[in-house]
Amino acid sequence: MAGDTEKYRDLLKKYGCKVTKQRILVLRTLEEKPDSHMTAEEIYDEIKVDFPEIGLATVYRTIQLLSELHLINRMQVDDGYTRYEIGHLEEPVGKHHHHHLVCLQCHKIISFEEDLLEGLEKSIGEKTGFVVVDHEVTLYGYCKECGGKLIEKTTT
Amino acid sequence: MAGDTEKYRDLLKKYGCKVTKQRILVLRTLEEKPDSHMTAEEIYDEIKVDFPEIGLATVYRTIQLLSELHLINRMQVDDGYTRYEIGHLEEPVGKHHHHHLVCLQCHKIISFEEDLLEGLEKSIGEKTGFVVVDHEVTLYGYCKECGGKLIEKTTT
DNA sequence: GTCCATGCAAATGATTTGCAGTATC
DNA sequence: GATACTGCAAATCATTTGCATGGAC
Repeated sequence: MAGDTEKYRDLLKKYGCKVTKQRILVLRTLEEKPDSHMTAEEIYDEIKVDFPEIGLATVYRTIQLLSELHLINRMQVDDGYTRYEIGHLEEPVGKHHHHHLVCLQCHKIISFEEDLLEGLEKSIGEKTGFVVVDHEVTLYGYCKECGGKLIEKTTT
Repeated sequence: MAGDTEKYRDLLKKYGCKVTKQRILVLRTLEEKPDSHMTAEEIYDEIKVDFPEIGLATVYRTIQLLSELHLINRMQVDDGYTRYEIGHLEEPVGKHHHHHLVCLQCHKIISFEEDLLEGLEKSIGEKTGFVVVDHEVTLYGYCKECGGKLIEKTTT
């Protein structure tokens, strides 16, 4: 974990940003739960446990900065919140092929990796003149738990 | 166009909703520009031209209702607004396979249809126990116009 | 020591809600 | 004619911003 701090320190420096405890903490919080897809407020609450002086505005400002640097990814699942996950720092921007399963019942988000659209990107590009640099696939459905509990709804 | 009004009238009745001028107008506005991906306020402004008495709150309420009925689709492109498009009313819920190209430069959204993930849905389901009922693919890149104008950025 | 980042509190802006009047069925 | 829908204005709530203080380099 301390090694990761080092990694983030270097990345922030590389982009000409000051290295602050708050920035490291946001990155570490998201890294420790790579599949948690936290909201700004959740990140704030999590950090406050060990570092109560942090302000919510700082979390928002940090999140915005880190998104612009592509160190974290922004995502929306239509529940009114913007959520964040740690980026894939090793790979170049737009090449992470990281996708999501969203449970329509409990809003759980599961990530998965899969290189499924390489071919499609090319053919779309040829048809439309669009240069595709990234893609995101979201699958909607019901997770194992909710699928079991699912009560059948009869439309009125 | 009048024929479409008929269609919407029937759909609303089928779901047990009252048929009002406002609801028909929202549906018609979105149908007339199927690729416009309008915000609530844009829909409001458009309708106001011919029907100035409409209220913005009604547009929001109508949009919410129509989304729940899957007559329109909600989407977010990370520009701070929630946008809407007319649904594919002929097909059952979750089977429309309707995807988007988003231009990273001008934020233009282009829709396209393609049945690309049928196989994936099954294999994901088997691996994770997730029952997939729908999917959405978003491709990010640069449209023909912006791609041309694109100034090359050298990464520091 | 300088300048950027932080924390707090106040501001913003999209969306929601309460309520009295109006239209649909 | 009853009930659901509308319009308006006020309320809400996530996110942003101004400003004085504190910390990074």
